[in-house]
Amino acid sequence: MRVTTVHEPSHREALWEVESAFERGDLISIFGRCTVSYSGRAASELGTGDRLLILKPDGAALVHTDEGRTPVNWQPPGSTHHAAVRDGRFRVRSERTTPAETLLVRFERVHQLSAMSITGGRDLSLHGSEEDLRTRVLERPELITPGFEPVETERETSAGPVDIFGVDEAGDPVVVELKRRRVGPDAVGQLARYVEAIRDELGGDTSSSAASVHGVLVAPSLTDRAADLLADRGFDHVALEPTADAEGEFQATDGDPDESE
Amino acid sequence: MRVTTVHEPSHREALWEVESAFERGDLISIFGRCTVSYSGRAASELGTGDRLLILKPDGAALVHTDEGRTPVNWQPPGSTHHAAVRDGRFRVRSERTTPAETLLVRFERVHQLSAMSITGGRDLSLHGSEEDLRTRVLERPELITPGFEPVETERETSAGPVDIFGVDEAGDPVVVELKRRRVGPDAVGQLARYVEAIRDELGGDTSSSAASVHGVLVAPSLTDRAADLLADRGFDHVALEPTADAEGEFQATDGDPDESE
DNA sequence: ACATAAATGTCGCCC
DNA sequence: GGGCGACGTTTATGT
Repeated sequence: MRVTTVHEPSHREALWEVESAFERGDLISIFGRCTVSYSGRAASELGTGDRLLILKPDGAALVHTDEGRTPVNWQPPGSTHHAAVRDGRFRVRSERTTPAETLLVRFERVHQLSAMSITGGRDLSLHGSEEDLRTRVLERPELITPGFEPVETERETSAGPVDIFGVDEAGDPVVVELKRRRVGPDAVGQLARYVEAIRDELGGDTSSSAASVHGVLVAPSLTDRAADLLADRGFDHVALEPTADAEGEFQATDGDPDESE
Repeated sequence: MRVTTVHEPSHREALWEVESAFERGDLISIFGRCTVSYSGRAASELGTGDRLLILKPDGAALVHTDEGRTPVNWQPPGSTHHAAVRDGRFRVRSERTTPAETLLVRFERVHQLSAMSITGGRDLSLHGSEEDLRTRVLERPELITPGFEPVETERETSAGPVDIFGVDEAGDPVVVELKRRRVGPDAVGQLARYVEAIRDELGGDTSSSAASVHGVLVAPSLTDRAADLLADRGFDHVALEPTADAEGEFQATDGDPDESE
């Protein structure tokens, strides 16, 4: 671990520090007065103001203002950063290809520049995702419908992969779409596409076998419109949270985020 | 503008600096060795490692590692930050409600802590969005179909709002869905939902009037599967970029991101 | 590289 | 505050 910081550096000093940091593979943080130009999938301009620019060794670049979770401008990992002094300004340019995109940050003044060596410690363990919901359903298939038997996960169709494909008590095909959170009309549309594809695949022109394909949307809850659309299509909703304890919400073990500060 | 920075502060010093910065409404940057716990819509744990924590005066919190555009953990704007020293560690807790979420960052060591006053300079001008595409279509409706006449934008249906609703040469209703970039099956599903809703609305049970409702997907390009689905539904594709110059790609004016560094 | 869908998505708009 | 869809979405995964 190492931190190098300079305050109000000249542009030349800033350039030297940044290039050294590039070579070391450091994460760089630059706070200063700048303009930002972006051109690529879209194009944008940002007038003069104080911002925080973060340059990561993996090629990511983030321009943050004092507001928002989302950077006002950015470049994804895999980009290449270059720094230069030109027209009396300290510049950082970040470029990538496929798609061709360029981010240009022009500092008229650098208030602070820091370079830090960070590596590793990226292994996040996350719970409550759609995968947890799938696991839950596969462990207790009867939650979907009595006698439900999963046959395949991520089953390919002409309209995309079905989360869980199986058969019910009567032997009818069942298409299950999983969502970790409350859903709107889009999720019903997604399920409809899959059911349609399976019907085409199995039924051909036999309408009876087409009708036998069931659609089930598994989600904690639905919006009104989603419920209407689901009913129109003749599909079912099964109310399930990704984790069993999602309603419990009581834990006070030491080391927990819920303990007092 | 003002920057306050401390290196390797004691936990007490860090606490004092952070609380002062909270009061001033500064943006705070903390680089140190920490663990991170998150609990809310999902839950996560992150073991010990060096990370960069950014606390914004609007309540946003970002935990960044050396990789990725996306923070490894975060809290959206509107959260409230608290700092404390406890169990020999400097802690920052960020909480919010609806949904109830907590982020807890526990530093065993703070390498550097900076507080900066940033305000304003957030007015980004962006070009090439879906709105530009809509403007383009409304200015030249014949791009959709000969004689196409827009009637309403954001027209409400039971399945959601239609981007552009209009009539063609023959007086048939036309549902137009706009996408600023290459699209997949989901966009076809979206268009299908809208067309279905309009057909229900206008046609009722008269199949002839239902069939007269046309669906048009406006996008630069389609994936194969999207094209298949579109053909199945009998909808049309109109190839359009959000901006007319999107294919030109030649500009070398000074001040442009495309100029040399 | 492209396609497909999840995400603690976030963000903005409108009800 | 919830519903709805866009986003320079990003990210992961499969082909």
